[in-house]
Amino acid sequence: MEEKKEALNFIEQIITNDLASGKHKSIITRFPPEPNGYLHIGHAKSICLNFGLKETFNGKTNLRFDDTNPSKEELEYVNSIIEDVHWLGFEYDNLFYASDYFDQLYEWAIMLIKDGKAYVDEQTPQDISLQRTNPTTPGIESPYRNRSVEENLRLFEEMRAGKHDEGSMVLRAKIDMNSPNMHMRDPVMYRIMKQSHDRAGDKWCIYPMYDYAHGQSDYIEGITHSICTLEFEVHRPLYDWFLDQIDTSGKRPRQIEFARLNLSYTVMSKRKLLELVKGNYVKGWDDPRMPTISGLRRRGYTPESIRNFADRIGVAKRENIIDVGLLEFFIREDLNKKANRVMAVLDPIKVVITNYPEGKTEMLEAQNNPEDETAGTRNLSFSREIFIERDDFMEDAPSKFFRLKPGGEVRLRYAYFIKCESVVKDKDGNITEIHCTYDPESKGGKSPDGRKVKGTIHWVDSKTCIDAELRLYDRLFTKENPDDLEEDETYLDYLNPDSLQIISAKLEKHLENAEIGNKFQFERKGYFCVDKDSSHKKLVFNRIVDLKDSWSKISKNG
RNA sequence: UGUCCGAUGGUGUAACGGUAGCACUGCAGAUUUUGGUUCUGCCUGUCAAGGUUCGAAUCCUUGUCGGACAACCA
Repeated sequence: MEEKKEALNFIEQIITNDLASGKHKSIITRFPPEPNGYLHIGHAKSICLNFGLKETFNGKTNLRFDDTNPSKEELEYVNSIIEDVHWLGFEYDNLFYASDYFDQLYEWAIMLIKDGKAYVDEQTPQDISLQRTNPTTPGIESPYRNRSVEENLRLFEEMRAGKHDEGSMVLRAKIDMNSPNMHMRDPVMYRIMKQSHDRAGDKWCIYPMYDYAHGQSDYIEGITHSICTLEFEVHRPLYDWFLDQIDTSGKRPRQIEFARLNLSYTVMSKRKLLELVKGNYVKGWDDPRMPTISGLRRRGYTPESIRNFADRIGVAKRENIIDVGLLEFFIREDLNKKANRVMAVLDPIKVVITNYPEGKTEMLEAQNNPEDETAGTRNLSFSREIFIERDDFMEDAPSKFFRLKPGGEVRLRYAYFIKCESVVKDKDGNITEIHCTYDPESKGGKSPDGRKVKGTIHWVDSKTCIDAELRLYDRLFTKENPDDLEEDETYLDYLNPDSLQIISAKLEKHLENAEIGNKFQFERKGYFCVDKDSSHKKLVFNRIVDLKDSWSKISKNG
């Protein structure tokens, strides 16, 4: 049988070659977040990439926390990250922390000092920065650059022992102050931080910089392919330099950079997401408007939809902005198969069926999911007074309007044909009730005489329906690229003031037993998910995404 | 007048010297007890100029445009 050939992305091609050439017998990748915030959809791309490689090539993937800066990192973030990786459906082979390697890193630092390749600098951060100058100008060497090995050893030991104040000295690698690569201009390896560490406790008051810890951590774990984002490309020579000092065997993780995910109408940097949370622009990291994994989960996105999205957007090195509509496509695609249909009226108006017996209630059978036979059926109660959607009725309707209008007939989904006979208005001219007659022969929505109605609308029984809170979300930003700003602007200027609309809706009784996290399609209205704010007294739903709406286009274009 | 990276329809992504394909979007139509789904068709692309070659998105040269890099952040 001919196997369907999937196109490999450039990273998979590299790995395929490395396996074929015998460079590696198997591969190990890793996902290395810093626990200083919640994971977002951009991280999901990286997670799917790294763990996807493990699955494709039958390798291994570690989860490693790059926890080298205790002033920014918290256990809360560690836990959320672990939860998010699992929720996405991935199992890591090892759970590691960069802090596991602090002793080894310290030993290597001593070694570098002894080799005359690192020195203690006592200048201020400002001085150090100034001396690095800029990429087009050669740097200036620190006056402390050529201390004796003995003095460096003594001072570094004193740093470790807590004898010096924060900010008073650092350990620097002695590389090349004239390098066109700024990262090679004697980068800082260790700084003094008199902070206890979530895992290492009070053992250290000096902590390694990311650049000094990251490459070696990959090396220690035997990572074969270190996948990271583009901005680390210029760091690669530095990682290689450190490894060259500690290992001459030439065995190196191969770092491969790819372009991070950008989504339209979304900000993705952790700093900005943190600012949105701290500034109360949203209600926490898991606010359903946030592009965090926890936000998407609460919104009602499924792991499958996110993984399909990640697969589809591909991996390359060029900068990209993905249309957020693509993410919406994948959740619709997934939920179309999985979500049971129910009826909910978001903006109700009462319909009285004048020829239907008062006091009578009957039960009508409805399909739970036309896309899935096994989803079964349920019963809907029907009586003389029902609610329909306000915008499913028009007094002066254009010809293309297939819904209820004076003298017109529509099908009530799974119920009857009804015909509008009259409307009742208040003194301001607002319609308060619509009076209709029904055709008893059309029970179930069938048309025994073969006559056609163009419109089918949803409804709920006024006698049995329940009230619920619906949270309707729109994009958080009004600008396609909130990072593309004029000088005097901030991305916060483009916050969408209407990103959340809260309404009260009427739902069919069936939903009273819905549980937190349950997802439904409200027919003709969109996909909704029961929010954790729900209680026994009141259900709260998040709108995950609306349905494609070709009527809105028609009505807009006249 | 630094170093590094990149450039394929509106948005992404394939094609590995041999017919520019796929997905999303958009448009048109069919089906439909959701103006949903499904199905069919269509529009739109190789940054530019030279060169190598029977043949270039692909290789070479030059240019243009975009991005990253100057934290005791990661």
